[in-house]
Amino acid sequence: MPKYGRGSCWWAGRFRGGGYRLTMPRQSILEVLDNASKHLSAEDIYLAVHKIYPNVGLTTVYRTLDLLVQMGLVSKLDFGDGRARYELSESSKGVKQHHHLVCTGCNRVIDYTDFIDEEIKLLGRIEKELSKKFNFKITNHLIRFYGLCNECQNKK
Amino acid sequence: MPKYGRGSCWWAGRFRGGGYRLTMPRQSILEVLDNASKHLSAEDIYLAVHKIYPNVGLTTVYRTLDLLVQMGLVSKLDFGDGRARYELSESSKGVKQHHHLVCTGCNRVIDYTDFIDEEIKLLGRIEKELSKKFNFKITNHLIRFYGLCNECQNKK
DNA sequence: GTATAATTGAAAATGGATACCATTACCAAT
DNA sequence: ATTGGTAATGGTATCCATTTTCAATTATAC
Repeated sequence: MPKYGRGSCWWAGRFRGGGYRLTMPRQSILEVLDNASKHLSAEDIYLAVHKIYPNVGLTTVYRTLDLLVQMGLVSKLDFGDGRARYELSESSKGVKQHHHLVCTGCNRVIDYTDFIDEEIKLLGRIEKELSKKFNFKITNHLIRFYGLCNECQNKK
Repeated sequence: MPKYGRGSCWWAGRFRGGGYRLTMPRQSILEVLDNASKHLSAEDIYLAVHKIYPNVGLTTVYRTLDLLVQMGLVSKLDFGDGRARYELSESSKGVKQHHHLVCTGCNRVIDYTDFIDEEIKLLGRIEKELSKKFNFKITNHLIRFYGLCNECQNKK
């Protein structure tokens, strides 16, 4: 009997195809991410997984997240508060892309999807030109706004 | 005789006006930033300052940088390699804005000014709308591209 | 000068992330 | 089924940029 059961989830194929094993820790980390409504830190994920599978270690969470990022299934986000956050990448979920609005007061993050099409269009155009000019193979871009949220404007 | 000489630099007024003292450590940190041709880490700055004023501590460098960022004289940049970089903010230098192209292979950063006007225009428009929609007081934005530089594409 | 508050710096603490390494799970070929 | 090789795991120790602490020093107002 295999110790690690195999779910039949949409990501299973990505693992097989990449030559990676879909183990229980990986499976459960993906499930946590799939059910998350917000961006989770590595520790958030560790705690959530740990509740169900207490023998999954923090190291494995970090390693798995790195792997998932490398596979393109997960996006690693750094909002500048000293700990990275992770979310299923949009292409994975088949969801409309979004960008972020970050409150520098309380670190709250708001996802927005407005103007995304315009943003993507401009970015795509710039990307093409910059690639040529600097001989850079661009893989990723970032648009983000920083400021104070409703609550933090009225504090102090 | 004051131990800390006072330069008559453009930033002196900003200090006085803000109720801050313009001390020698602060003065020298600003000079290092002013002469820098690239983004410097806190340690870079510490070493540069330390060469001239060996009794300036790393703690003070960090504290001063925080202050300068808060005053708007300096921009803090996080390229994801685990240490922050600092540069005089464009408005301080009266220079054309630029954005960054970051190599995920070697962490090299290329500044580009192409398309900046278009970027700024779009960002300004979006900014206005998002401010209204989320009641967010936006203070800052970020556009950045990640990828592999010329050298890193050919490695491996 | 003196008082007062700001500023400093050395050392210690913090905390997210990583390296190390012995152990375990998986898979393919016998 | 057994085996041998490789991938994956998890606990601990460690790294390292950044903060905190706190006593000593310095700048400014009086």
